[in-house]
Amino acid sequence: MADKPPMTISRAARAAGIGVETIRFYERKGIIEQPKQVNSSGFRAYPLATIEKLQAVRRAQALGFSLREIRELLTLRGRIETDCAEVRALAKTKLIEVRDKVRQLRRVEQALSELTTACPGRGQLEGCPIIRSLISPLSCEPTKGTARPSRSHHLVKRNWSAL
Amino acid sequence: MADKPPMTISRAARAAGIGVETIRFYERKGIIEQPKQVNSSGFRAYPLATIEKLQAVRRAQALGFSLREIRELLTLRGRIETDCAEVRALAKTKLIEVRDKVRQLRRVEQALSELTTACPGRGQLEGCPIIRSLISPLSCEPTKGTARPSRSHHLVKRNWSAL
DNA sequence: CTTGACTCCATACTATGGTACAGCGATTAC
DNA sequence: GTAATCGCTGTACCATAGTATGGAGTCAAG
Repeated sequence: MADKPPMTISRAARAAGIGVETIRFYERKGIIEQPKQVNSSGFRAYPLATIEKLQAVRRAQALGFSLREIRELLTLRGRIETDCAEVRALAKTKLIEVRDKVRQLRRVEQALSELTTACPGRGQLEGCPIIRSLISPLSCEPTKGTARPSRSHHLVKRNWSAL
Repeated sequence: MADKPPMTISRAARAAGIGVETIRFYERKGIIEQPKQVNSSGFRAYPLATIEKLQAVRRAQALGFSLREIRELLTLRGRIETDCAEVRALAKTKLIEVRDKVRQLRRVEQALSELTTACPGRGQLEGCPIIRSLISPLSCEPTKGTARPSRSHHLVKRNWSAL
């Protein structure tokens, strides 16, 4: 029997269906741990557990989790004393986020749908309801008081209030 | 009558409800044009049309348009010979994108909903369906053939196939 | 024994949508 | 009159999720 070839980073990448650089990126981010050197000269061997983790990353991404959240999820999975409740709490928070996003997008969909329906689809821009909605959606009050320079910084991605 | 104060960049920002730095950012990106100097020493005066454009940017963002698309939209609006159809086409494309996103998110919502329902919410992780779904969603085939390093590069944001 | 493929490491670059700050000049408020 | 604020320019930085590249060393096949 031939001893199986070493699980190098490129083999691991292939197995997980991602790129080599992505694995290194995940290592830098602490999402997976970097295997200890094995191959005399610093070549690393990736254990099966790590490849399963990489696959878990992709599946968690498909569920809408960010890398930061996935790191937390994988950390929880690694502790013996973790209670199911902690994981469920993360999933539930994500579920609420996803539902919020769906609601926002449905409002956007509704607005776009109305605009494209109302637009005649030919002729000059003067009367185009789409362009008009950009200039003044309903009324154009000066947003009384001081301006809000929106110091949310990535907490709230976008101001949907204009809808 | 006091002559009205000059529409400086900070006044323009206040009027549009955004930050000064954001205006400069939009100028760099070519979304609004930088007004010519007026005030003897290089101070710019922002015409009303530019402030309306800034407000249009916010409303277009609320409709899901990216800055790149907004630039295109505003360019279209600026040409006399633009036909309504061009604008409508952009809006329709965006509508389709939004509907796709809603569909994807609804699948995610469904999956997360099932998982959080199935999860007992207490106890060890061994049987937690959420964790189990990350390890192996249904089956764990090796994705036959060569790996796809996914050279989509921001065309397709995420691999939802794992759902 | 050379060449090509692979590894490791660090750094830089992509895109998106801003935010912040340094340095300099001008302006304005007290 | 002097300080605080504002404007202008350029550059750097934030988060997110990677991708690319260069240099040095290694491994395996011909």
